[in-house]
Amino acid sequence: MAAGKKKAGRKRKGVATRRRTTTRADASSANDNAGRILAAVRKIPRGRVSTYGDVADVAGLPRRARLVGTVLRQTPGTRDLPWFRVINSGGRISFPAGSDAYLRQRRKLEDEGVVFISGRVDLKRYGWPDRAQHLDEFLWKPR
DNA sequence: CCGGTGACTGCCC
DNA sequence: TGGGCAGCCACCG
Repeated sequence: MAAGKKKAGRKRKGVATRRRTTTRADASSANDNAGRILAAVRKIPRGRVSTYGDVADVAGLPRRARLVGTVLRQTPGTRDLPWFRVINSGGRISFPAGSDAYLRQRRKLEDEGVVFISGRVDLKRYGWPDRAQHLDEFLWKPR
């Protein structure tokens, strides 16, 4: 979500992406981002799911979906953290289908009542924040 | 300092 | 509906 820039016309890419010249993002800001992300994940209601991109948005870090995955991967204290409610924008679990991690996450979601159809969750129904609500606001308020 | 790697995404074909 | 690819950016060796 939080759509990316429009990539006007495919361009070649120089493999190695620009690397930060200014060493930044020292440990402190990194921890801050991680904290924001974990706080966002904790907000996802039981029985609902959110995408990496949406979690990033809620955390105030638009377009940092990959960072969300990185943080969750490095976060040990999985206890008390509904990490399993985070799935990808395609409504699918981001672990290899059939892997232990995949099954573990899927089982936890199904225990909360989340339904999988053809390996995917209907984000219109289980996604959080609720998109339909945003659409309503958009249709009612603007102008 | 550099290149490779993702629990990612949106766009194109 | 599905695969490929370009952006993206923090982390790792």
